[in-house]
Amino acid sequence: MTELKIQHLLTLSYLLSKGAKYNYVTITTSALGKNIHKSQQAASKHLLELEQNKFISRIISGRNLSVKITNKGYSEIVKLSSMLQKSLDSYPSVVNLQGTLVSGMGEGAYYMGLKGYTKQFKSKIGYVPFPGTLNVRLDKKIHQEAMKQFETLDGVKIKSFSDGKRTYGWVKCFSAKLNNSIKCQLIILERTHHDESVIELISKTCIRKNTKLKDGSKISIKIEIDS
Amino acid sequence: MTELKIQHLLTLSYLLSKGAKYNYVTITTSALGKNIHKSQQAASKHLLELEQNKFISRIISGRNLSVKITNKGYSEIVKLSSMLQKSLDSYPSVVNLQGTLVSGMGEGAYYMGLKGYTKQFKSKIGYVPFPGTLNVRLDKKIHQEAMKQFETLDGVKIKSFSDGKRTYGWVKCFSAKLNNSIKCQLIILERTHHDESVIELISKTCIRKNTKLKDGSKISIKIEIDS
DNA sequence: ATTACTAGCTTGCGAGTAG
DNA sequence: TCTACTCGCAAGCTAGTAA
Repeated sequence: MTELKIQHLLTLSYLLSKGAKYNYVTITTSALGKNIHKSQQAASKHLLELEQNKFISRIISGRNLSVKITNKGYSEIVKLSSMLQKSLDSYPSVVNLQGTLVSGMGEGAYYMGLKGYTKQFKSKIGYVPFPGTLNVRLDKKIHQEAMKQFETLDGVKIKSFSDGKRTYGWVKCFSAKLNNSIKCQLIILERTHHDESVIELISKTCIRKNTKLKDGSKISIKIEIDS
Repeated sequence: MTELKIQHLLTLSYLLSKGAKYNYVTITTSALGKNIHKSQQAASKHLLELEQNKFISRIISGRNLSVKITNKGYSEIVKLSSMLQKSLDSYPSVVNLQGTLVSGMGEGAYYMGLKGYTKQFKSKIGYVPFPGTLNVRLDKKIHQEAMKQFETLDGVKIKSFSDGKRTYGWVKCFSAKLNNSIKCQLIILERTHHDESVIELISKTCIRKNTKLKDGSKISIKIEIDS
């Protein structure tokens, strides 16, 4: 049994939309050609091949060419379409990162403890994070590159604020899971302090204390993407 | 802007299902080749071309090849998939027939008036049909051929019955509209009396009386297909 | 083991054109 | 007009193979 050639898909789809599931629809090959962005000759050949493989049946009377999709042809469209639909409906919406636990410079603790932030954290992510951030260095290029997409993803936005002396930039939060178990947030800062291969995580409690993780430990992080 | 080549669709779909919307997924070209039923070399070329046209981005480190779908690439899949989905969701489910009104041999009146049928008509199509059938000859081959599909379509089934002397075959009914206005039923008989180019219609009242249709009148019939 | 080059075959396509 | 043929070029693919 010959498979449906992928380049015939558009032709079948066009015929279907013209009602060729239940009727012999009368068409011209040049109209079909225009629709599938091919020449009249190519369209003619498509129909001949489709007929040969029993995906359509053709009736010619005089100048008129009429075409109807067979059950076999229809089920091929359905098959392909649902395969595509399935991969669109259920592709993994998770960013997987791997890296190594490293030391920050303690500034995370300072910033995360500011009232202007903590108030928002409480209401927007549901808890006041432990004052301090967990820094993870992404060792592989694929993970560093994957981070770039967070620039355009939304996440939960913690607004910038000012204490009169200076302003503190916004923070974007993304729900994450560390080593498949510990709930935390990946945070993206408006003003980043270190190079792009290091990411920062916050969580309710002090992860370093509650686990045996220390500098140099290998870490995996999964970040859920909503949209 | 170069369009997505249709033959790259399966590749993109495969990458998507592997999570390449949000991650650089590490794959081998031979695994991809197997999946899309092409050679390793073809798979390699697909990826090169997809990268060239910015549908994916590639990262190579050592032997490992990692790939992520770009926003442009993703939107192309969505575009194609939804086009296909649309033509599947909303193609016309109507059989259009055209023909000429002809005379039957009066037998329709006899059969349609039998109690064994009328009782079922009343409950299954909601009315007792005028005793008599309207015969329409399908002049064009495309309409005659289109009729063949009713053999495998279900419709409303009027069961066969016996009056002790003989049995009367089943009748399948399909909701139809004559000349875009008159509600009627196309009936398919277990035992057909005339040649296949003539179809029979029944309706609540006598169509010939209520319209100016007579033998030779051109008729159009639309039959709704449910499934 | 990889990826991706080259060569060569096959398929797909468009131009021209017959019927 | 229409379909669909032939021809010739381009694209797509596989096999072989280098790195």
